[in-house]
Amino acid sequence: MQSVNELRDIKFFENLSQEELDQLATISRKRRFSKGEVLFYEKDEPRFLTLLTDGILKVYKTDPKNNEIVLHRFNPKSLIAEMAVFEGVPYPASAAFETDGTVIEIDFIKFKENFLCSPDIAFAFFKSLTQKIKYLEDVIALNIVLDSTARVAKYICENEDALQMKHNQLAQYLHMTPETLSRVFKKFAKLGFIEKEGSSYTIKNHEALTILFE
Amino acid sequence: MQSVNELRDIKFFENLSQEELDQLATISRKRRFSKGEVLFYEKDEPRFLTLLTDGILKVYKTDPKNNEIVLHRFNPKSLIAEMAVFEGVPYPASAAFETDGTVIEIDFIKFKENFLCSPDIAFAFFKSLTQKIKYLEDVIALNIVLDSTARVAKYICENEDALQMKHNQLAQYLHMTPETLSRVFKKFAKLGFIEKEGSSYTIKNHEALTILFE
DNA sequence: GTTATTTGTTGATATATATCAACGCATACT
DNA sequence: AGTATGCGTTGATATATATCAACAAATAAC
Repeated sequence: MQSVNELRDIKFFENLSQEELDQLATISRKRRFSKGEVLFYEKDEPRFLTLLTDGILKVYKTDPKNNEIVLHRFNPKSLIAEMAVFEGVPYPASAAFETDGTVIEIDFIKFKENFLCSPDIAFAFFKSLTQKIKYLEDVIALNIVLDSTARVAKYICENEDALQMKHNQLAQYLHMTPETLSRVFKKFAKLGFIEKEGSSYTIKNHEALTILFE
Repeated sequence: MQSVNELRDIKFFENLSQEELDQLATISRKRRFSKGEVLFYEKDEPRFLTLLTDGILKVYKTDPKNNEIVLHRFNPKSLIAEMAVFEGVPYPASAAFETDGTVIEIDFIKFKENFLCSPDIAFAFFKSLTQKIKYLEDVIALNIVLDSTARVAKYICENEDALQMKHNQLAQYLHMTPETLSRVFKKFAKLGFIEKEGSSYTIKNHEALTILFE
């Protein structure tokens, strides 16, 4: 059971009537997680439609050498793994919180019956699915098409917060070792594309970096 | 303008009334392509919702070294790149026919207004989107998580026709050079997992191959 | 403020895969 | 028939990145 007011603040549900929100509240509930906690594991059966309302959630696979391969970092408010729920297949990856966070879990069978036929909700759902496809295509473009240098260039150009992240973690997102990342940064610094200021770098030549991945 | 009978044979539209099919026919048209022809290029603006009705269509990106990176091989009947049409963004990849083929092009704006609100069609659309997500996750799992040996093992276990394909082409799908593929086959043959019969290989030890990628 | 722990850097080496080059074996051409 | 053309194989070498090890720098703990 979930507070009606909180539901209304979620973009997905902004057009629902009071009555509908009440009904939605009866089929959903809120759960809190601490940093590091796992929301679900790869191969788990999904039981709820999950909406991330707070915190950062990473979705990852584990390769044969036990490296985590991060597929997605979700910010609120996002639907999580609706594909698996919709298809009734096991989760294709695991999900863990990078910060404290909260999710709303919705009974999907009832949701599908009573809400998914509404054009607004269906449209929001389409949007979420197409966004996810876009995101996955980017992941592929980033990781299969580009080499380490180009990956770093692209990521720091397109994500403002990248240079503030721990290099450890950044390396993980970019699917390379911290050593390789360190060497790429060193190279960029030598070329004058970035510069060390205090403990982190800043971009000095955005254009040059852009050329590296286009 | 598109023959009504042909539209009815497409699973997406099987539940439409005669009247609706007639209307759909007025906003769609059929196009034929020969082997090798390009349906669209990366960065083109999508202008129609495209449904592959015949032939095999490959969707690919080109990397900085001009290698083709095949993201998807579509068999009929599939919606193609509906994400781009839906989001109104340029195609994220190019598409070319591997065989002769045909597509139906549908005016998306009119389709959205008049058909997408129908639950049956919306549901088929959901299905197509979620399938695509599943597919992309598989591409990622195959190409980022697994090494060459595991990729080949997985692909020949899961695709019956893989061993009949030209090695050249198979190598391209698996994102490796023909030389590497040849060496992997040689290794598998030496281990007795596959055996050369005439000009192609057959699987002799399915289980052993499975272990390699799980 | 000193010590301990984590995070980042650097160099040496290992490894997987690509690249390059040569050649054998098909199939198609005429 | 013989010759051309493309496909597949093999070996030698190059390349990018991972791995390992040592250390430096930063942050946290006491």
